[in-house]
Amino acid sequence: MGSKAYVRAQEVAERAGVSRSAVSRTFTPGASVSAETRRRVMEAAEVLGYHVNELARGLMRRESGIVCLIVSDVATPHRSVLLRELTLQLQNAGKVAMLINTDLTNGSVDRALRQAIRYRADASIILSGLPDKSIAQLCLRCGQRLVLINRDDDQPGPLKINLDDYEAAGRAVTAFVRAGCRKLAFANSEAGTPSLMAREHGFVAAARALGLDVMVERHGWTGYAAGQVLAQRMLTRAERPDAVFCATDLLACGFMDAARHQFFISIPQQLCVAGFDDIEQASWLSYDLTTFAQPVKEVAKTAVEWLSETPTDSAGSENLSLRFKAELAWRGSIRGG
Amino acid sequence: MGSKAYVRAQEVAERAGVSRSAVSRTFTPGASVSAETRRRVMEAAEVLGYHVNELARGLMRRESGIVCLIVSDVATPHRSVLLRELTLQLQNAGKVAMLINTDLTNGSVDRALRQAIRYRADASIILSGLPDKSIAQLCLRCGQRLVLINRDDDQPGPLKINLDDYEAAGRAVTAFVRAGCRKLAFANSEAGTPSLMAREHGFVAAARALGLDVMVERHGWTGYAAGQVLAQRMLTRAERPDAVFCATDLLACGFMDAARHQFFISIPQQLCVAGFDDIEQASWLSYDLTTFAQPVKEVAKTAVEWLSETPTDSAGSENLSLRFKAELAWRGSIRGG
DNA sequence: GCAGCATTTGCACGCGCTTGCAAGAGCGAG
DNA sequence: CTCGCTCTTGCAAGCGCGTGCAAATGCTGC
Repeated sequence: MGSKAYVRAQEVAERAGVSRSAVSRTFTPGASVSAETRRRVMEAAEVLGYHVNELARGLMRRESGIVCLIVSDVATPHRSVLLRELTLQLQNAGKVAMLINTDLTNGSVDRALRQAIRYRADASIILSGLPDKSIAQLCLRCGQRLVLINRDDDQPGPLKINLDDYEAAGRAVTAFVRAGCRKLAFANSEAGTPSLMAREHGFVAAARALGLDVMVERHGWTGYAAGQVLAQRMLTRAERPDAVFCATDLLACGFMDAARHQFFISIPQQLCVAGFDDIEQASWLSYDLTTFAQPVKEVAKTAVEWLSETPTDSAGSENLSLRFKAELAWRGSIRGG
Repeated sequence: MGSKAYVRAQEVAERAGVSRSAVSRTFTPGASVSAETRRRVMEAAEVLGYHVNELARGLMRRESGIVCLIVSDVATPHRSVLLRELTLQLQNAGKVAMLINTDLTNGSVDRALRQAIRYRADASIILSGLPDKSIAQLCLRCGQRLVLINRDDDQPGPLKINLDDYEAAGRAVTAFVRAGCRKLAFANSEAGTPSLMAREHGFVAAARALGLDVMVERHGWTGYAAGQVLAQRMLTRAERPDAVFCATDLLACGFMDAARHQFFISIPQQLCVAGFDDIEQASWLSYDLTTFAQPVKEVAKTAVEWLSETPTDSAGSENLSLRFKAELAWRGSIRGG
């Protein structure tokens, strides 16, 4: 029970009968070590249970291998899937994910970024909220890469990855109209994030282009409960909609459940529904929801690949903005197909 | 755009006209600094955008502030909730979460723990899988605290937090019998983790005690799809069950959907269902599932508090095992209430 | 004014590692 | 045998910070 704490490279070196540099080089890919030395070092390291101290290594290399994931509610279906893909991709790229939870209070994202700076993270990926310009600039100045996912913003420096929310919403209109719907509605939350608003605007614009009016209602956050409330509001109106596009699958689930169990409306016969995100529940038999699938894997892959590139230093002036296409997952909540 | 990278304590010291130690002490809680010095340091730090380098600090203090969360599938409802609570609690405790994804391959957890060692994490919390004894011992010897959640194991050293799965399953039997059910069934996955098996055994034992037999079926992983398959298997039998306890809410959702939409069985009139975990979907109108709620918040709180205690060094010999009670969330999937 | 004390400050060393540099080792060609 | 070359190796100088120790400072009581 030798409570010797962590074993250092020095000790490995002594046991292997080499210098400490040799040990260091053995664990540095691409360094110059003879096969024999490497073998002896590895053996000693194995016996002693040596593990490189990444804290010290990061100090010298000025590269910690840490990437911060800044996200508000991890327990949301779509967000947790994105989180999973990101951590997997990061691990494949030899990075390690540091998870920072933000709430909706002001400065929450800023605090997260300060944390990223303190731990000398190589990069930060922001999934929720927007950082203050000044703190974002500070990160960039320190050589940190920044990725904003689904947060439309125009400051240069960070990589911005977005969806064609606006255009996708237009496709929803087309699908509804083809199903014979005329009284369109859009159910949104009050969160007012760029993606949510783009979906709303795209939907309304596409409907207008066909001469159709849209009943728009906003309430609460983008969750199941808000969907129920929205259903109660919209389905008690005199002019009841025959198609509703929910800004989010979670909203759609709440909406559908309220429509069915409280208003005894059958879907899709009396009401067509579509959502956004293609969360797992959308494919469950109870919902069988037509929705737009975010290309989560590609988004994660793109983000990680970009920040794994050697920091060319050429960053800063370019305005990197990517836009992905949301694929329509056609299911039974819209008539005909 | 002075691309000066990160600003060091030295620079803050010069600007504030004090020594570097003064800067260091200003950012060390409980250190001896005069109010005036602190003020000048803080001001200079603010202007220059100074942030303590936690890598270097961790090197000296032999305490990185990092806690590793080792988990297999983050995108699962119950796991993502636990993850959220843990990260929140960790942040409140001034720690930071490092997220490591494991797959189901062998040695996956071991690799994660090696990563934890390399980053000199203060502790690791394991939510999925079990580490090899030797590597776990290595962690402990290095002064790392270990927490195992819902992974019954008997090696001393780690804190083990479990649920009264066995006993809870007994309560499910009681509930079913009270509802007039006689033909009980248990739907399980093939994963065979301790918690899942405890639920199965507890259910079977409690039923036997009442002279009732249980139809047990296992299939796939603990997901929605497996629940559907299990329903197809169990509901096509000659002797159809009138009550089924699913080892997991996800299984229950799949089971219920298959029962309703493929077999046109009405719940709870013809079939009573109960689940485990109390995921968000269990409370959705389409399911309204009676289930057992894991005290996630308390579990997270307990875990974080324990590992925040000063490492008394007395750890090691004690066998710390905690068992929490799963609260029955009564809903409409069982008759009467 | 000075001893006695508590508080604050600076110096210098070390945490565990990487890496440039120069010396050493091996070796084929002349 | 020696020169010149390549491949390894060890040395030592840091990376940015915390902290023990001793010197300096401020203050009280006589």
